[in-house]
Amino acid sequence: MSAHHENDQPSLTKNQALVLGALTGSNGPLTAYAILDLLRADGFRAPLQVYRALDKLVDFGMVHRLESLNAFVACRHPGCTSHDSAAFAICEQCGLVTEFTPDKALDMLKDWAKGEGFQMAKTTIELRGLCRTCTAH
Amino acid sequence: MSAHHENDQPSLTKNQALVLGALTGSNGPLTAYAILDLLRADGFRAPLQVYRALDKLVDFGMVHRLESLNAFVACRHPGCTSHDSAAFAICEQCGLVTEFTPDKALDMLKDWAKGEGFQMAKTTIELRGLCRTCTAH
DNA sequence: CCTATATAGTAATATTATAACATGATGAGC
DNA sequence: GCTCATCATGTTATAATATTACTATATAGG
Ligand SMILES: [Zn+2]
Ligand SMILES: [Zn+2]
Ligand SMILES: [Zn+2]
Ligand SMILES: [Zn+2]
Repeated sequence: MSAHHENDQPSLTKNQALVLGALTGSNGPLTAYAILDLLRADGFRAPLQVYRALDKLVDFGMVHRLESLNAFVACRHPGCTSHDSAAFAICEQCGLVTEFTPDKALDMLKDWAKGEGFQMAKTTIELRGLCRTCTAH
Repeated sequence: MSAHHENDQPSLTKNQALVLGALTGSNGPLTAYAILDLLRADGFRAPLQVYRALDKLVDFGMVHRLESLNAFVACRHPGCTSHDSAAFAICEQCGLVTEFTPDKALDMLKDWAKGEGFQMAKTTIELRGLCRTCTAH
C-alpha cells in the first residue's frame, strides 16, 4: 500500500475505508460510537478502531470533526485544500449540517491574528441555528 | 434574591458565585472537573453542582464554553453584549486563551447565512495556533 | 396557606476518548 | 530469504466528560 503524499488521494486501509464509508453513507454527522455500532457487522469491536481511523481521515482532510457536537462528517467539499478552515452551519432543529468555506471571514480572522502576532494553524467555525427549511416551517 | 433581567448584572447563587470565582481566579480555562476539585473545600461533591452553575453562567454571558477544549473561561469582555459571538485564540503551546470580538468576520458569516436562509443563533469561532510569545520563542 | 418555580444534594449511569500492551502485516536494506 | 523498522490492528481496561433520576429545600406570588 503506497504512502500518502500531499495532494494525492491517499490509499486507505480497510478500517479507514469502512469508517469513511459509514460517514459518506450517512446523511448527517455521526459520533464515534455511532460509527462503531454501524461497523460491528464488519468486525469492529472497540472504540479505538474507530478513533484511529478517524484520526487518519481527519489528517487526510477527508473527514471533519464538529467540535460542538463531538461528531464527525465526511468532507463534502472536494477540491478545496483548506480543510483546516472549513465552516459548518448546524441546524438545531433537524440536524442538517452544511459545510462551506468562509473565505472572507477567514481573511478577517487572519488580519486579527496578524495584528496580534498569533500564528493560526487551524480554525473552528460552527454556526448554530435554524436551516432555511426549519425557519420557513 | 431578585430575578435576572437582560442587561442587569444577575444576582448569583452561592454555587454560581463559587464557580465564577474559580474561573476568574484562574489564568486560563478550566474543565468542569477541575472546577469541582477546586471547590471541594467549599463543599462541592458532585459534577452536577458544577455543570448546573456553568449552565447558568453561560446563559448570563459571564462564562464561555470552549468547544474545542471541553473547558470554560470567565468572560474577559465586559460591556460586550454579543456573548453568543465571541471568538477565542488558543495557544497550543502554552494554553493562553485570548477572547476577542470578530465583528468583521461575523458580518461575513451573517452574509453567508442570509444568502443561505440560515438563521444564526450562536457562533463558535476558535483559532488554534501559537501565541505571539510562543511564536517568537 | 397553597402552589409554582428555582435551586440544591446525591447516586447512578451514559457518553466520549485514551492508555497500555500484544500481535500481525509490510517493505527497505542487506 | 532474513532483519529490522514502521505502521496498522486487536483487545482490555480505564480515564474524562456529561446527563438522568429522584429527593429535598427554599422562596415568591396568589
Ligand atoms: Zn471539507
Ligand atoms: Zn433544519
Ligand atoms: Zn465574552
Ligand atoms: Zn503560547
